[in-house]
Amino acid sequence: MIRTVMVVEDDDAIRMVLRTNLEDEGYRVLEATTAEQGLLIVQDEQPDVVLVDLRLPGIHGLDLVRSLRATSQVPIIIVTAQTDSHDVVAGLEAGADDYVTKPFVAKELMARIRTQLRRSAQPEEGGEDLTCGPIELHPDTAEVMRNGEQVPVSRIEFFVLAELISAKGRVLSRDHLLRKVWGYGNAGDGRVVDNLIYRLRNKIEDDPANPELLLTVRGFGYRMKA
Amino acid sequence: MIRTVMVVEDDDAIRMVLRTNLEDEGYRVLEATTAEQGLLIVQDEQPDVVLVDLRLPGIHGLDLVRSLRATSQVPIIIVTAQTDSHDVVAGLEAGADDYVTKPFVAKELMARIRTQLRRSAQPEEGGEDLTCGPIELHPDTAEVMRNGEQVPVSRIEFFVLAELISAKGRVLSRDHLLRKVWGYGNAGDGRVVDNLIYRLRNKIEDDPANPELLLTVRGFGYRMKA
DNA sequence: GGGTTATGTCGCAGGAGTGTCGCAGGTAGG
DNA sequence: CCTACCTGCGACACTCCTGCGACATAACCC
Repeated sequence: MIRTVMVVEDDDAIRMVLRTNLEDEGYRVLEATTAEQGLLIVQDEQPDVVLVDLRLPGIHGLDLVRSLRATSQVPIIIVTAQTDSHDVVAGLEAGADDYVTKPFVAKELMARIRTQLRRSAQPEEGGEDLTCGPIELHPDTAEVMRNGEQVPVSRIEFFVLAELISAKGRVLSRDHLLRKVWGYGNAGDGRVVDNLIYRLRNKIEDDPANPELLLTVRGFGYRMKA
Repeated sequence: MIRTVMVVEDDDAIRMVLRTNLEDEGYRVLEATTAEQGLLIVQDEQPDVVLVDLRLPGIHGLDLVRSLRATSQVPIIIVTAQTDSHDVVAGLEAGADDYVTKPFVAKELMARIRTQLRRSAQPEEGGEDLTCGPIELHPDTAEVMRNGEQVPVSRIEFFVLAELISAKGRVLSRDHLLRKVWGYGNAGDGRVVDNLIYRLRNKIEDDPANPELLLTVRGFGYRMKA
């Protein structure tokens, strides 16, 4: 499952570094340079984590943290200069979940993002029922069952299947799947999705040549049987 | 059940003594040398008790107590020098639950920790059953039994096994295990987990090359047989 | 029907993920 | 001081994944 990280940072250089690192880790990245813009995008896109620079032009990052926390449970990580360490406490009290100080070590920041994602991931997937006909997905064990028997699927296959099933029969475009599963970086690639669908069909369909579960919608993409 | 104690103390010698004593008592120990670090780790790891030295570099221990109390119900025990006894009052008013004065007697501190633990003993998982097939874990004695016979495992091996078994068959990523067992600092390390799993298998599996209890989930991590 | 585009099919090669094992520094205990 | 064990590390082997390209086939449009 592809996670989205929002970066609210006015310094172009730092934002660039962040984007590069995040994309390398497989995240989808959204950017904003002001608090107002950030707030809008967060409401729009509902990212999985928000990085906030405290020293922003106009509205201060602290206020952004408060505004975000007022309307959303999204994990917030503060990115700030070493100097204003007492702002950190204020930030955490305003509702932030973690912080890193500039200059930060990318690895550390990535680790913290993972932590926040893990924490917020728990309650979500708990109740979701990933079932479609004879196919059953178990997120806990990362296993796929077909008529009760386990079907070995790879990591990516599992995520694609999960994405399709949780779409409950709606069509998902190749582009959508690429972004959600592969991440932004791999856009523009050719027939990767088709290939993966082919392989998935061989694993979950009775007659892969005449699919009854994983259907093609010509010109649009793929969908699961309703 | 393994309990976790967080130690926020900048003096290396004292911290070492505390760690030794606590580990002898069977606790898992987390360490921090500054208030900031301590705050983060507490949020991350949700220990069962926090020991706080009042005299910390940078942010004062009192502020740490306040910050902790603002966001968590974790029992806090203040560790402080005899001299500044009036700080103790301030500490208790800030939300601490108990205190000991340096130089302290280890046995006394341990007793107080037990008291706090008993008090906060949630209806959580009182008598958690750490069993998986022929494997049986005894947290009290840190012993692992296999078909009734004792299997010698190291400290870390024991914790990994406990973590896996209490996950009840769910997949745990290498990252998760690194954080839960090795602690905060060791993120990003290489193949430590794989190695440990390999060693564990040699101890608990009939045929380590074809594991039936400690299973690999390629692309995700490891899990115990359900 | 013929041309065109979209999708299915399949083998291949590079690479990622994991198992295995020996080594060496560290640590605890005698 | 010595010994045994623990533990992180790196090297190598092996499996499986996965993106790619090439061709076949099916759907669509005129």
